[in-house]
Amino acid sequence: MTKFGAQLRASYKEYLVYGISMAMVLLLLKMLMAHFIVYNYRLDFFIGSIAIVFTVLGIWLAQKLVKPKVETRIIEKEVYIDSSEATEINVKEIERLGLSKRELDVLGLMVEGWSNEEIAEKLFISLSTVKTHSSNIFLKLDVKRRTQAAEKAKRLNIIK
Amino acid sequence: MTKFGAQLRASYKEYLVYGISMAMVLLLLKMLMAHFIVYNYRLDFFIGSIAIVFTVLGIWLAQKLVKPKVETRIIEKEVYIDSSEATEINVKEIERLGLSKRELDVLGLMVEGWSNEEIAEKLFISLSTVKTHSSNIFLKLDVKRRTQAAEKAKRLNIIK
DNA sequence: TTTAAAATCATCCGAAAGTATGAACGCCAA
DNA sequence: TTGGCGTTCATACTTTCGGATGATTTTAAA
Repeated sequence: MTKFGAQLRASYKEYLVYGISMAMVLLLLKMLMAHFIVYNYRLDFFIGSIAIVFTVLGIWLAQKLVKPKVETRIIEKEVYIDSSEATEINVKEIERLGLSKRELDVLGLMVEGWSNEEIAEKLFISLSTVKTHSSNIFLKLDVKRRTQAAEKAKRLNIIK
Repeated sequence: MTKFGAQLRASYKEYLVYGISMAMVLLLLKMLMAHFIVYNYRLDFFIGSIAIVFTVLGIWLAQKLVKPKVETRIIEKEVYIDSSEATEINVKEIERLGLSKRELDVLGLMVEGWSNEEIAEKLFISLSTVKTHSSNIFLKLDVKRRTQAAEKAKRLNIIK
């Protein structure tokens, strides 16, 4: 396993939420301690509770910070035996059309038949973003519908 | 959203390590408390420390449980295909799926990216009929959307 | 450090797609 | 001649798509 190889993404929103959560939990504990007696025989329990709470918070934090799965786009070019120069066309086409990495992700899933919502889930982005991407894809591919985009994408070999 | 739910992987080792770590940290804290005085004015600091420690542990746990990330890159893979068998229509599949003539007509246009209305015009039938056909097609192909139908149709070579 | 492109997200609204149900008609084989 | 199948059509309803617009945040490059 690649241990801590997972990339972290800085986002102060998450840090802020974590900080606030931590502060609130500490406050809550403080209040609890004001009402209940915390002697030695209860400290174990308290520390245990705190440990669990912050473990959960840590897990949550990590989940938030870990960069969501990055798509691996493998472009399989169908090379027919008679034509050998069809090799470089794909990348050229992609560049010519100006399709970005993320747009290719969306396009790939689109071609596979996934709905916008499913694509959003798979790429860990919102439905809105998928729509934005797909709209841009349609513009760049000069098509009107996702089905046409799929057809053209396959025809131009710009996807798997 | 259930984003990260699917990414977790059960691993007893990690749980074990976590449990042992937790126990050891608790023990350490207990020992520290035995040597140093923990009065009210120090409790904040202690709880804070515990919080941090277990947050880190939580993060570590999460990192361990989350599936390793995938590299992002575009790979060009050449797939040599015999052009003669690539264009062969799979009649057996069509019969197995029970697709009728008219359904094949609709499916063909569907794969090409035409809308239901356009298909209706091309086949000189009403939009309703196209919808009926496409619904039946989805049932027979066991898919939910036209894009999936297109993908499956191409994969099974039951069109064009 | 500034800038530009890429990626993200939201909302509103109309269009297209898809579901469910019912029905009519012709063809053909049992 | 009847029942099944394919084809056609309709209405009503729900869901998904797609366009338009505006915005913030990241990332990469200059």
